[in-house]
Parts: sequence; C-alpha cells; structure tokens
Amino acid sequence: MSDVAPRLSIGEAAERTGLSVHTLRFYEREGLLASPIQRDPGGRRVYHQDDVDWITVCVILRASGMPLPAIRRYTELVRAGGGNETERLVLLREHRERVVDQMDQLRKCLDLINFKAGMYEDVLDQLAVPPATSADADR
Amino acid sequence: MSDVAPRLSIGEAAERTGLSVHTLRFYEREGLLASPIQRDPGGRRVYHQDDVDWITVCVILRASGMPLPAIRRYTELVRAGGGNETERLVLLREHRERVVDQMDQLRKCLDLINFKAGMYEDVLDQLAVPPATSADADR
DNA sequence: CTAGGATCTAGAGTCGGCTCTAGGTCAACC
DNA sequence: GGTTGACCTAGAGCCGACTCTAGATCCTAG
Repeated sequence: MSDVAPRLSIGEAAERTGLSVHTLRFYEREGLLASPIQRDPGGRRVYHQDDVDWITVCVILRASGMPLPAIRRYTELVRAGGGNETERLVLLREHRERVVDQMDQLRKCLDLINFKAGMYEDVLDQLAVPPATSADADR
Repeated sequence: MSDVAPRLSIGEAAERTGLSVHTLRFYEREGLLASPIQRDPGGRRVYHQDDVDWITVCVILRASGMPLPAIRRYTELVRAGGGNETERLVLLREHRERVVDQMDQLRKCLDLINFKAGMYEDVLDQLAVPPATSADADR
C-alpha cells in the first residue's frame, strides 16, 4: 500500500484529465465540479481521485457535445444528493437522444466519405493500370 | 415533365438545405460553394439543383465537425477539376479518421449514460416497489 | 402607383468555450 | 537569500461559426 488517496496538484490533475490547468480552473468557476476542491495551507488546489473521476465524466459529456450549462445542471443535481434521480434521468435521457442523433449524422457522413473516396480511388486506379490497357483491348 | 432544372431563390434554397439565408450568403463569401451562384437580371441569386446538392454535402461535412477551412480546401480541389484526386482522397481520409474518433467518443458517452441511467432507474425502482417490502422480510 | 415582402451588400454583433495575461504568492533548491 | 517554477485571482482576449442590422433595391399584387 502506497498511493492511497493521492493528493494531486492542479498540474497533475490536468495531466490525468487531459484538460489544461486553465480549463480546470475555468470549469470550477463555471460550477462544473461536484464537490468544492480542497486547498492546501498555501491556498493551492488539492485534487483527489473523486475529483479526477468527476472531471473525467465532465470531459466525456463535453466530448459528446453536452453544453456547459447542461453539465452544470446535472452537477447541481448530483451535488444536491439523493432524491432527484428522476430529474437526473431526464437530463441524461435528453442527452442520450442528442448523442444518438449525432451518431446518425456521423454515419451519414461516413457513408458520404466512403462513397466519394471510392470514386477517387477508382479514378486513380484507372490512371495507374493503363500502361498496357489500350493494347490489351486489341488482342 | 415540369420542374426540370428548377431555378430557386435563396429562400427556397434555404428551405431545402436547412440553412438560413444568412448562412447561405455567409458560406458563399467563405468560398464553400463549388461553382459561382448565378444571378438573375435584378442581381438576385439563382440556385440550381447542383448548388443545392453541393451545399447538402457541405452541411453533412459540417455536421460531422469538419471546420470551414477544410471544407473550403476540399471545395477548391473540386472547383479545380480533375487531376487532384489524390489530394481530395487525403482530405477525406483525414476527416474520416476524425469522424471515427468522434463515433468512438460518442459510444463511450453512451455507455456512461446507460450506466448512470441504469443506476438511477434502480434507485427509482427501489422506491416504487416497497409498499410491501419490509413487511415481506418478516415472514 | 404604392405598399409589402424578399432580396441585396457591407459590416457589426453574439455566443460558447476556452485561453491567456498581469501581477502577485509560495516552496524548494543551490 | 536569491532564483526558479508551479500556483493564485481577476479579468481580458480570441476563435469559429454563425446571426443580425441598416439602408438600398426590386418584384408583385391591389
């Protein structure tokens, strides 16, 4: 047993969450953090695993396009403790719909790309083969 | 045979592409349109099916997160005509990677949502059943 | 002939989400 | 005890992608 309950500086928290220290402070100001970040005697932030875990959730939600205000609302519900599961569920389900829609759009885009890329590949193949092609046609 | 080669006003083009007239003009200024939009004698834009089709491609690419400058570059290649298929392919493949990455992130987010939503549903089920639960435990 | 609505241009404004700056504190090492 | 580097706050700045405004023009219907 060694690194139980690690106390992380903001720089270390930034490393593990993939955010910049600027963004970590910004998210805190924006009220996205579930629990207030501890401070050391010098006034510096001290992050615990729980904080990192929650921030990671935020990062995933953001990456899926959830706007900061929505994440904030969700955070507030979590902060408020049990008893509001229905509202949390509503929020999550709403976002799930948006995520599903996005996947659909991405699939459409992928189809488009594959279609167009296929066309270009064909054109390039045509150009690559011909050293013999026209002669072959005569035989 | 009636509506062959329809000539659309910007308002009609907006309807069919789902963009606003403002955005249509903006995209044009930004150089996203493959061919210059025709004008009627009064100086108004006239859109043809080809234009709408190309704009639709742009919309799909945008919806998948391709930045305007990338769409512009692609448009320029298309505008330049054949002979640059390799470059187009490179652009499309780069974007395909980003799209695939995004789908991955969305999947991760969906997992998270399903996991959390599942927890909340369980909590709510617990609350919904119990009218008899504690008494049952005594038998 | 005029009133209304769609269109035009150039340019300003908005919004979300960071990102950075200035000016200061603090801890640690040489 | 001086220097370096991570950290602090408050607030300004930036970027992408629209979105809107003002003031003019043009077409159509009444």
